[in-house]
Amino acid sequence: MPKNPNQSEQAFLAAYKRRNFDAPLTTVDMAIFSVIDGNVQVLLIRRAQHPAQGQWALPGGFIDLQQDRQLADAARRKLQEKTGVRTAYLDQVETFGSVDRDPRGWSVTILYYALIDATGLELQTHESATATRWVPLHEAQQVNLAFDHQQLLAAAHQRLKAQVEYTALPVHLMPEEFTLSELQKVFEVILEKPLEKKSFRRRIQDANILQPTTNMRRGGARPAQLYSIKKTDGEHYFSRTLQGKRQ
Amino acid sequence: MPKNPNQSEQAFLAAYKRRNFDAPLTTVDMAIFSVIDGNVQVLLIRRAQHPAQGQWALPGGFIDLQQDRQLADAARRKLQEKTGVRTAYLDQVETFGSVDRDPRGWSVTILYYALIDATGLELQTHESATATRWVPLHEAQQVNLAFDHQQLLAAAHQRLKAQVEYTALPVHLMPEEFTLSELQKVFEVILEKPLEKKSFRRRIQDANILQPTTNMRRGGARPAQLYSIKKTDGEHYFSRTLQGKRQ
DNA sequence: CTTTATTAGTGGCTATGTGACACTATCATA
DNA sequence: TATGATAGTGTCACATAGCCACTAATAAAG
Repeated sequence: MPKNPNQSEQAFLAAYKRRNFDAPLTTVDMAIFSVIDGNVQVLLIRRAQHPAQGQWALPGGFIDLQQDRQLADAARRKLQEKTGVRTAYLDQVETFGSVDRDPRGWSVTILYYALIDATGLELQTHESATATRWVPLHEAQQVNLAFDHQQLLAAAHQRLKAQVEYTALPVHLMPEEFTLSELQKVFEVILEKPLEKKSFRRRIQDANILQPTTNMRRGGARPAQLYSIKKTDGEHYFSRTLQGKRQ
Repeated sequence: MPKNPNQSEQAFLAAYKRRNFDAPLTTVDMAIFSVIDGNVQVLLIRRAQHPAQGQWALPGGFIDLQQDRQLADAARRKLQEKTGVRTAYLDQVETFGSVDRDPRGWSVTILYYALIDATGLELQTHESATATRWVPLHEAQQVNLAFDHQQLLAAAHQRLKAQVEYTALPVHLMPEEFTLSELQKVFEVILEKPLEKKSFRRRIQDANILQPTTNMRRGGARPAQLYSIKKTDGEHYFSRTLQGKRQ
């Protein structure tokens, strides 16, 4: 790296050639979660191209240096290509990078996770995949995923569980209107433990993040109050975690 | 699955030329924290080279594709170049990437933070910096740092505070042996609020992460029991956060 | 029309752990 | 020996989660 100490910044930038330097491959991968039929499900794609052609993987790909203005744009673009969903809860999980995680050489991937309501959603199969489908999380954990995606999936799941312990995050997995019992079931599925009804309801009521709608869920036994998310979407943090029912 | 997946993948990889694709610049930046003289301090360097020559910045730089086998190696290397410290608590904070955070073009930086005990530490000034020094966090937040480093520093500080709410992380800022009162002061400095003595001591005792040494801290009033970190360094998570003293 | 099963939602007690604060313990120093 | 300072503890008040029985509202069965 020849350096001229008296060079101006402008001159330096004019002479700077990005391709003179070897940079790691940089991608963005997504763990897109949903709760369908009472199970946490994750969106997997079947890779159309090398490397790892034909293997199941988390959706992802290169940053588009022209189109994407920032990292989250790339993540949202991937999400939209697969699901058509434009608004969703999106959070960065962790960045993985090593010399051997991709056969093409040193690579870095920034892992995001998204929570979406998948009711009535039609999956799109983009050019980079020969198939796109929801896979129950426990099944996905058995699959031989491409690259280190099994490790990425584990990290995303762990982050999801940890956040659900002390936030009301799962509201983002719910449809427009939902009952407290439905919400509780989603919490329980993610946390993999039963919650005490009264404790759960107290916690959600106190968080003050939901507002009752004028509608009721009918069809079962007693009708249930329907709620929607308040627009003042200040993510709520609880100062205590729920222990869950004692056995 | 294709008929000869290995063969065709081999051919694909043989023909793959990394430099045919434009990739973002990828760097690793460090927020290295320490508590000195009762203040949280962060290590800043003065940039020797363009861009942002002469400006203060967080230490960091490119991944060395030959030397570093994974991301954390790059972070540890930066830490060691500046401080000589090889072992420290190291955690990934967040990854920032955008088209305009670096004048050289689309760039991504993976931000780590480190907690070290700086007592008796001699800072090293590496070639990439004309100066290296500890700056109290509140002063550093006033400085016009290079690139988006002010934003990175804020993210690292926020993460530090959040983690200290529900873990015993600050033990990594302590020297080999320390008293509970000393530890409490460090917690209070990071959390920017006073803690109740009994609650704090109960919490630390219950966490069972410290062991008393055979030594006492003498010199002041009543001698204080010295503790060291237990080797079974299972990071401890508290199920409740401390509210701090009521006013 | 009444009874039963089922799910929604609440009242109120118990258990647990934090906040408060006074109290004791052990040192240096005057 | 008294005093001030910091280390460390005993214990009660208080907040909140867990527990569990109770009421409420509906559909389906008899």
